[in-house]
Amino acid sequence: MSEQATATATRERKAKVPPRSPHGDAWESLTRTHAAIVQRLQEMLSAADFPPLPWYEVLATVAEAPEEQMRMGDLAEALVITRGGLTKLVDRLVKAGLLKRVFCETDRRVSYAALTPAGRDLLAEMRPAVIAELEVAFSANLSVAQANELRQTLDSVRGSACSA
Amino acid sequence: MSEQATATATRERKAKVPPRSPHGDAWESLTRTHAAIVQRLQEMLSAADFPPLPWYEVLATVAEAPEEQMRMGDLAEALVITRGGLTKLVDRLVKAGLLKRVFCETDRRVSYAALTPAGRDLLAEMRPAVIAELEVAFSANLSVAQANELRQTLDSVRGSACSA
DNA sequence: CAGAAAAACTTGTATCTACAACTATTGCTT
DNA sequence: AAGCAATAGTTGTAGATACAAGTTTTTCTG
Repeated sequence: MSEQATATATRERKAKVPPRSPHGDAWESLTRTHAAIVQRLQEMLSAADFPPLPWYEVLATVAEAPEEQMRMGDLAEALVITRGGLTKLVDRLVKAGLLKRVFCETDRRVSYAALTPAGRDLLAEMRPAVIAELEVAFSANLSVAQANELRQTLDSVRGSACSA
Repeated sequence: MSEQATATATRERKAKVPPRSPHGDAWESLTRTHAAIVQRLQEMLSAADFPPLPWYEVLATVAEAPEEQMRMGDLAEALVITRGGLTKLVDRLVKAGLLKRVFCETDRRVSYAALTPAGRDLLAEMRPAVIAELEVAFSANLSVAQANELRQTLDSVRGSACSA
C-alpha cells in the first residue's frame, strides 16, 4: 500500500499532499477574513490616533462585566490570551490611566481589572469608530439577519472548540 | 434601595458608552472563535513536535500556487501579514530547508518563495493533523453544507473588507 | 535619454506575546 | 493543625511582528 503510494508520489509529486477539506476551507476563510478585518481596524485606529486594537478589546470586555471589573484570569480567558500576557497588557492600560487594579478582600490571590472614568470615556469614543468600520466591512455583504446567523454559527463552533 | 440607586448609577454611567450592534457582535464572535481555534491548533502542533501554525500557513499557501512557488509580495498579501514580517518568516523556513528563494530572471526586484521537497513532505505530514483538529472543532456543530455556507459568507465579507 | 518616481524586497529597531519559572495565598487530607 | 497540592497572579527571557527607513531595480516623463 505504501509502496504503491510512494511509487505514485514519485511520478506525481503533488499527490503526496493530502487534499483540502470543506472544514479546512472554512477555516482558511475564517482566518483570512479575521486577519483582513483586524488589519482594517488597526489602520483606522492608528489613523485616528487611538490606542491599538487589544486595548479596545480589553476595555470593551471589562465594560460588559458586572461593576465594570473582572478577575484577571477570567479576562485572560475571555480574550483568549495567556495570563502572563494579560498582566503586562493591563500594566500598560493602568499606566495610561484607563484601568485600575482592585484587590479582592476575601481572597488575596485574586485581583481585578476595573474600568476608570478615563477608560470608560475612551471606550465611548472608540466604540462608534470601531462599529462604523465593521459596518462598512460587513454591511456591504451581510444583512443584520445574516450577521446574527453568522454569530450563532461561530458561537456554537467556539463552544465545542473550547470544551474539548 | 441602595441596590436601586446603584443600578441607576450603573445604568447612567454605561449610557455614555454606545450600545453594541449586530455586526459588532458578529465580529466579537468571529475574533474569539478564531482565537480559540488558533489556540487549539497550536497546542496540538506543539504536542506533536510540529512547527508553529504560521509555518503551516506559509507551506499550505505556497503549495497551492502554480509551480509551488509564489512572489513574496503576493504571499504576504495572501497571508495578510506585512512584507517585512514575511521576509523574516521565510528566512526561518529557508534556514529549516522547507523553502528556497528563487530569483526572477526578467525582473530582478522580485523573488519567489518556493517549496522544497522537505517542505512538501512536512506539509503532507502536517495537513492531516491540522484537518483532524479542525474536524473535531467544527464537525460537532457544523455539517459540511453549513461549513460551505460559512465559507461563502466569510469570503464575501473579506471581499468587501479588502477592496475598501 | 537622463533623472525623478514607483515598486519589490530587506533590514534595523522597538514593542508585544508566549512560555516557563517563581511567589503568595488558599484548599485539602489525614 | 501541619504539610502538601492546587490556584491566582507576576516576572524574566526569548522569539516573533509591525513600522519605518534603506537598497536595488524598473518605469515613467519631460
